[in-house]
Amino acid sequence: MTQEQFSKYSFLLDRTARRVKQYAQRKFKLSDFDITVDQWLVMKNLSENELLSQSELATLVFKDQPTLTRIVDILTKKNYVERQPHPLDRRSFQLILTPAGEEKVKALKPKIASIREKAWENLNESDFQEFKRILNTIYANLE
Amino acid sequence: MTQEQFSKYSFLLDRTARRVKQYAQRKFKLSDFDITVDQWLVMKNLSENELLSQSELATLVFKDQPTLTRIVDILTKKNYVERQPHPLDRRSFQLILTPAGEEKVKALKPKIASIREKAWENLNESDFQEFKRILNTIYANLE
DNA sequence: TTAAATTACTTGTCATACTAATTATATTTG
DNA sequence: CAAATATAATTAGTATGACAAGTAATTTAA
Repeated sequence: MTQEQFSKYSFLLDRTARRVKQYAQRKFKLSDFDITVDQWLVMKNLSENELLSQSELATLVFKDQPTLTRIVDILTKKNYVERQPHPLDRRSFQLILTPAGEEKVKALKPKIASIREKAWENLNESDFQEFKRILNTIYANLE
Repeated sequence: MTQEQFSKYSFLLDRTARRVKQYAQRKFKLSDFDITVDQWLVMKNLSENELLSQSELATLVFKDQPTLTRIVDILTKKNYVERQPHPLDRRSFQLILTPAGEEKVKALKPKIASIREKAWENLNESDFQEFKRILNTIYANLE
């Protein structure tokens, strides 16, 4: 493969990732979910894993700290998430979903799973395995 | 495959695409390239294809018009690109690289190809074909 | 041939991403 | 213990990305 090709693959990857996100975001908007795709990711991880600190959560969702701070700010304003002081470390917060946040996650979870499904039509189980293996290889190459 | 999995794959895709872009961007910065990854994409396409209008270029690089307008603004300020009035259509511009832009492309092209290569280590030709096929399938699913 | 629709581009707004710098607090170490 | 270092979170700055709305010019169609 020529070197030129590597840039083309990078472009293809970027383009596809953007399309997948955009597709989901449009559906979110059409159905008045009131949150973005990234806000959803944060809420879902919180629902599976409460009392995380912001940096732990950032690590989980692979976002950097400033980005996570802002998403948490927005979710706090929307009354889906709360920052509680950490009992032992005054630099840190423990994050929890509010009751409204819990309800939101419960209500949206199945809808979102079905939106996400669309991207993966016409692909079979072995495609998924291949795709995962390749994505993880790329990711590991750049650690 | 359970529905839950589809979200995981979407997440993996997003994460990997971001990592690839971030890796390239860091190298760009370390080597003082003076442009971003997306600005590079625009300049490269211009160098292969002059006299494009902004909307044609936007289509080529799969960005929307507002995004392209802003990238062209920045590249114009940096004196790498020029907007020329279209001879027949006063709504439109023809874009060209300035001499400085031409030089920049010539100088960076090989360096960038080699930066891009890193992501694709440990993958072989058939992986690339598979990967391309799957990405294009996903893209097409969401048209 | 002029009113309506379309096209090319721009502007504005909000959200995300990354970097660098800052503040407050904890931890380590000399 | 005090000083140096590290960590958690925030703030600020710049760029990209999506979307909506606006302007000017062109095309279409009544």
